[in-house]
Amino acid sequence: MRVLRAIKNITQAELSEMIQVSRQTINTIESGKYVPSTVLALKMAKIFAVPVEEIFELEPED
Amino acid sequence: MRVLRAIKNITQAELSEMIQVSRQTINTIESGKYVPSTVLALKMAKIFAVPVEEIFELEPED
DNA sequence: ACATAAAGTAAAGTATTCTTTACTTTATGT
DNA sequence: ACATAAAGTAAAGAATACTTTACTTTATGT
Repeated sequence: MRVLRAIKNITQAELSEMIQVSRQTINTIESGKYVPSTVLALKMAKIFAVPVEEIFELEPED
Repeated sequence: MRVLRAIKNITQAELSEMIQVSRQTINTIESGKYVPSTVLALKMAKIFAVPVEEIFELEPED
C-alpha cells in the first residue's frame, strides 16, 4: 500500500481525501495496526487500479 | 454471495465454520445488513475462488 | 541550518462489525 | 402431514475500525 501510494506519488493526506477517511486511518492501516473494512479496501483497490488481493493479504493462519 | 454459496452447495453454517465466524455473521452479511471486514472478504474470496470485487461491490456513491 | 510538508504516534470517544443466545419461519425429504 | 435441516430475525454485549485532536519526528527543498 505504501508502495502503491509511492507509485502514484500521493501523500497520506491526499489518499485519505480521495477515499473519504481521516489521514490517521490511512497511517494506521499502513503501519499494520488494523485491517480496513471491505469498503475501504475496495476504494483503495479502485484508486490504485489493482485487485484487493494485491493490497491486502490473508495471514497464513487464516 | 448467496449465489456463490449455492454453486458450492454449502449451507450458511458450513461456510461459517470454514471461515471461522458465527452463522449469524454470514446470514447478516448475505442479507446486506452490513459489510464484512476485509479479512472475511478475503477468506470468502479464497473459498469461492473469485476476486473480492466479484463478491462485494462499491455503491455508486462511494 | 531553517522552514515547511509529510509521516508517526497516542489517547479518548463514536461507529460498526461480530458473537452469543434464543426463538421463528421456511424449505426438503420421507 | 410430519420431522428435521436450513435460513431468518432480534437484541445485548464484546471486539474492532474509524474519527478527532494534538503533539512529535522525519524528510525535502532552499
